[in-house]
Amino acid sequence: MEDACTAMGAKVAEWKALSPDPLQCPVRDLLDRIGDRWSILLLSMLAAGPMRFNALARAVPDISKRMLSQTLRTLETDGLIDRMVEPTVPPRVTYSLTGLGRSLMAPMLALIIWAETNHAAVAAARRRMAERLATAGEHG
Amino acid sequence: MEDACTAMGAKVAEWKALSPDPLQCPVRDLLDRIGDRWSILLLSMLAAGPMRFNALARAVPDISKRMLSQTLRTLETDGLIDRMVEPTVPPRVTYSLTGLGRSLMAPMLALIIWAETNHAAVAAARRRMAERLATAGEHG
DNA sequence: CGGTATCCACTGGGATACTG
DNA sequence: CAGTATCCCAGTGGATACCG
Repeated sequence: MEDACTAMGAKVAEWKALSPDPLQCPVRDLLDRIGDRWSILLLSMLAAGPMRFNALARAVPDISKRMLSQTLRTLETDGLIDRMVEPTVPPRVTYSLTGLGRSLMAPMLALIIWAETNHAAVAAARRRMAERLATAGEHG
Repeated sequence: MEDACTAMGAKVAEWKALSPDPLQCPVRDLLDRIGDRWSILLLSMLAAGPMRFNALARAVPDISKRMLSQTLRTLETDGLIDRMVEPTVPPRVTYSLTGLGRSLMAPMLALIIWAETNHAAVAAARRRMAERLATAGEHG
């Protein structure tokens, strides 16, 4: 895992060498898109298979219809999900991952597994910091 | 790569089975932290090695001192970076990745490589969508 | 069912000025 | 150099009501 760190360092050096303007790198673009509150969650829900609008709403209970609709449209625009409409009454709209969207699952899963694995360590670090601040405050 | 998708589906199913409340899963917690505008960028800058405050500020020209300081403190609180102060005059403060922070580089690098690889495909999807909307508008 | 439209509150984050 | 304090604005996103 340590050499991923080295590789990352090399990547950053590469960016600096290549790009005169570090502001429009593809990574920032990606993060602006899927770094929001809902995108990753919705994509992961669709990993298991296609789902309809209200099924997604039920699976993610704290998303509003507004944000659900908006986030799905963004994901569709970016080519990560497909939106299939069956013009019945009532309408039936099904969302599913595209090939591009599926290809994102591998790196996303890596991140999720990291989060699950190191969740406790992060929580412990937060507790330590809280204690340190409390102690510093006592004799400050 | 397709089986990462299957694995993700399984993960989600696992969450649903385990957790009565999907709202406090570690993944959401992680995203709330590093899903912001600056965290991933700063972490990747530190991958190459320790850096001082103003060096980071120069490396990420569009971050304000306020956000730099604030983001660094959050990352420190979460145990992802170390903050070492040399009490000289003027002060010299050096930031570096912790072991936990370095362990995050692997999944982060995977995501960055995906972004670089599929950047063009996303841009193409956006263009297609823009065209579709324009065409629909013409005879709407 | 699958959305839009409108209104509004909260907060992320920039600008600026000041401090040790 | 390495921050903190204050102010303020723009955008994110929730609540609600309505529509095809």
